[in-house]
Amino acid sequence: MTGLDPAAPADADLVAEWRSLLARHAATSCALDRELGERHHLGMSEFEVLERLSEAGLPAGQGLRAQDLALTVHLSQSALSRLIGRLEKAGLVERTLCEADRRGIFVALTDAGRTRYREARPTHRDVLAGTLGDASAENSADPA
Amino acid sequence: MTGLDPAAPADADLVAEWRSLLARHAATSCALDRELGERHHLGMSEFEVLERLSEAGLPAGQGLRAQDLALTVHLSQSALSRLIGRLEKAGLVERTLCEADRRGIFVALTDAGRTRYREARPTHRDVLAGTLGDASAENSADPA
DNA sequence: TTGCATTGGTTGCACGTGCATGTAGTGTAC
DNA sequence: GTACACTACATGCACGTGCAACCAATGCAA
Repeated sequence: MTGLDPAAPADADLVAEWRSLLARHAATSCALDRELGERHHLGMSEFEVLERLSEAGLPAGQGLRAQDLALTVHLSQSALSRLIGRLEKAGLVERTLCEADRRGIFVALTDAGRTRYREARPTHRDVLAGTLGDASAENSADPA
Repeated sequence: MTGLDPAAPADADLVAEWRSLLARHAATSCALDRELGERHHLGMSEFEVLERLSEAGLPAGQGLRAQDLALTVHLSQSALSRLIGRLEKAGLVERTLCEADRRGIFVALTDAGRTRYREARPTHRDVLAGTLGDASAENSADPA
């Protein structure tokens, strides 16, 4: 099965890689959602946004453009808009107008948001270590 | 930042790996859903189920237990039940009673299902080659 | 100025998903 | 036989998502 059809082996490799990626993604994102949700009332994407905002390291009051967030978090702009809405309602971020271009908005962490992120971060790292690091990611945390 | 805290570097590696996985998953699954949807009226998970059924290589009329399908496709049991319902309504699979254990069901490909899978398979492989193979997966197919 | 294309963000809607629950069938103990 | 725990699948419901449509602001051209 290795020399007859030049396309078949490459396909098999690709499919195997894709399935492995699917399995690791499913196990990790599921575990992440569960742990972050139970312990910190955060979804996976919520945490990801808080992390980006925290990494930006902007002084309190300053924020990131929603557009810039959408580039790093893999969400549609509508989903991001609603996600920011949720975080804002929870008091974790603030929307502020962008003076330079009044179409845009800045999204900034509040103190509560910074605190929540600091609390949730160890959980996030633990789950990653448990599912990506170990080989136990096979069937440990499927949605089923 | 490399010798002071023994946990920090490992964390950074894990996070980097996780973000890479997220990016590749988002790009590939999004492209897959779009291409399979446009060209073959199939979702990613639908195709995955058809593929598992096809790989089982059972004689026409025989099928897989829904439970066995749930193990390989990363879906909850309820999601799988509805997915099978959709495929059945589309005439691509058939539900048949399991005589031995009448709680269970067999899911079997119909001829139409086999045909649809054969048609969709090259598209699936092309997308995989285009997003997993190339380094162009960075920003080519985000939902945004 | 007016007009038009483009960009940034929000909202109506349909859809797929997971959780909890319901229903039918199985196996075991009494 | 009856009762009870358990399994396999289906369904009600709430929620997050993407798409398309929308509105406001900007930039450019005539």
